[in-house]
Amino acid sequence: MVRMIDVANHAGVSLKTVSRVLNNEPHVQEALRNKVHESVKELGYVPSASARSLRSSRTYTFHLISRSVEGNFVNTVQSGALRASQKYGYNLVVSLMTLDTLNDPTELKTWSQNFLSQKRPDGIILVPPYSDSPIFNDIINDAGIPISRIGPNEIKDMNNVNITIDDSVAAKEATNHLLSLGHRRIGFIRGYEDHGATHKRFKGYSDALQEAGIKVDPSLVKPGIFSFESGMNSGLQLLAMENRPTAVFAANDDMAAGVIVAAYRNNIKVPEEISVIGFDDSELAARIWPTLSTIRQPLIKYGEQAVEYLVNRAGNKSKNDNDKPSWTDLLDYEFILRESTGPAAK
Amino acid sequence: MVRMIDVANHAGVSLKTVSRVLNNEPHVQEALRNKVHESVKELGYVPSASARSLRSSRTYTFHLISRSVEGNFVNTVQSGALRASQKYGYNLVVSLMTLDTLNDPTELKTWSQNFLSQKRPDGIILVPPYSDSPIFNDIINDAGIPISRIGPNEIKDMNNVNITIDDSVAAKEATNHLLSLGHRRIGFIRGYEDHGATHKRFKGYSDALQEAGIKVDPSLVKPGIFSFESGMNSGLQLLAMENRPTAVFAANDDMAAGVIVAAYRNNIKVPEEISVIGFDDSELAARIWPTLSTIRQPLIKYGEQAVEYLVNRAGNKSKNDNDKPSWTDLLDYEFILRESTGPAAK
DNA sequence: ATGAAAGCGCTAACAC
DNA sequence: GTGTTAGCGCTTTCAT
Repeated sequence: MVRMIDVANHAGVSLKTVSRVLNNEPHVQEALRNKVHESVKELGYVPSASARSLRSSRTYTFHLISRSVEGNFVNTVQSGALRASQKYGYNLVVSLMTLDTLNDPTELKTWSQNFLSQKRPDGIILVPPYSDSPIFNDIINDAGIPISRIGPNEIKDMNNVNITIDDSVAAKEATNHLLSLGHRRIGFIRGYEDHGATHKRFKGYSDALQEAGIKVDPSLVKPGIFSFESGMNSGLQLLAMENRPTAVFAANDDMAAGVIVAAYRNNIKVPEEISVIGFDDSELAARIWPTLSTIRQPLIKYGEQAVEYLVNRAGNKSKNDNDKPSWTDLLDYEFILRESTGPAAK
Repeated sequence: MVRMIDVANHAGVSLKTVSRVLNNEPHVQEALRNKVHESVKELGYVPSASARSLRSSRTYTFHLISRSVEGNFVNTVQSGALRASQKYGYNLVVSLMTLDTLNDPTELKTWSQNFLSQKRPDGIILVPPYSDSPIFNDIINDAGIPISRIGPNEIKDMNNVNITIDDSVAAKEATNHLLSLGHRRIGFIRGYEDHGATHKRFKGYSDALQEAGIKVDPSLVKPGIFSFESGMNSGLQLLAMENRPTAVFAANDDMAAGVIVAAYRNNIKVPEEISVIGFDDSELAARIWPTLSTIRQPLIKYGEQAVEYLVNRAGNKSKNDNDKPSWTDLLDYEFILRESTGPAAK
């Protein structure tokens, strides 16, 4: 095990000089800098993460908090965050929290305090619905730990970013696409009610219909929980209606895939007899038949931006930053036209 | 910040007694034990991970090394590993390594040494093709770090587990299923050539055919890289053949989904005109139409078992363990019959 | 069965 | 611009 002091001796300088060089601090002569770098290479020195952490109380670790790591959304966000973290020399740890914990303020507080004081993350990334909870955000904020929140809900009066696309505008564009194909009876399948995205996407759907002079028909709006099964169930209900819709907009791709399977099971052709559109552009979207028209969220970029922000904040740990208000980092979505949408049946 | 010494003072015992209690060491009276636990709770004490690490040179962190975190296989394994790690109080970090690094021995050595001395993981989880590299395994082994290898290739003369199903037997069962439906011309789509799984699955396919008295027809065996696109391409080739197969066995589900889309694009009905079977039982399998017959690998369990092994090894860090040979932890697979396979067309 | 003292490898604070 | 000193919070070693 090569220690920093070994490098110092080898290079003929003091411990502190080595430390300065390795942490890119100013006030070191170029000549010494080079000498230190050479010694580091020659001895194969690698700094000890734990010693550095103990002393500087920085862990070089970001935590992404989520209910699970499965599913396209978290998976892809994690992928982006991981690459970015690695690039800046940080670890990324996923920490699982149950929804029960999130929804019970007392338990949430206990959990958070244990979590924060044990792990001491240099930053936290929150995905829905964790990013939607003001209480949870408050707790982390009070501990002075920077947060990147991913999802459409801005939480004001706090010092953190909010990384998202404009879900309403995107959902409106998707609905307008169906309207332009002549659809008038358009079903909608909602997601989790505690996800801000559900409400924003529904708003986009409603707005588009209203602007087209169409009243939102509540019987065409079905519940869902962003899962394939929930989409299939609501799809089966919509397809069984006397006067069934000619198009369905599901609040995410998994549910849209469920609607397509529901159509197959009823021998209803997609898109000839019913158009289906999703949201996310998940892996699934291009792998099913017919391939799914959808809205692409830049999930990888969500993860990357989240990390970039935390790296910047972790760099200058000045408490004064807390005066800054929160702001939204609004990214571009993309409408993806594939083969699941077509002209309305006569 | 509550320190261990604060707990000691509050409980009226020495620092070391608190340490003993918290680490479940013997030789402490029951009365003192309780007193310490009370003080811990009362003060809300949480041990500092970095201080503990620095002194004990254990990081309470496992690293899963992979090319990416996207894709059903790693994602699901990670999910199992994550839950298990959290249960035992360990962090799970995913560390990305490029395939170029894996395949260049010099670079691999440098990367590994930096990685190992900086992160000092308490254990490492390897997925294919990293688990298939004897060189890489050697390097980690020399550093005295326990490894859980996931995948079908046993690497002998080393002290580590090899967690897998019997890919050959499973692939044979899948092929026998097609044979029992009357199929005689059965296509096969391979995966990455540096994954042991590709060869084992092909072996199962060959064995089944041979036992049924059918010669393996090389023109029915196509390459693939486990991706949807590669499956679709090879599927298109198989379907365009003069005397096309009546069934296709793809070495994983993503490629099988590609074959199904290839069939749709050629107006060939699945399973009426061609049967398709996959491998993995990935998320996709039950979400496409027709739903995919496949072999289920217990991916969650792979992750859990990998962690269990590491936790046990990390517990008793006796170097003498290195005498133990490696062994295989053979888990059960499951044949999943769905709707993509049917009787051979006449 | 319990405690006192040493020190893991590094960075912060302060001298020079 | 460079070096010296102290000490982060814990576990290990050794004494009792």
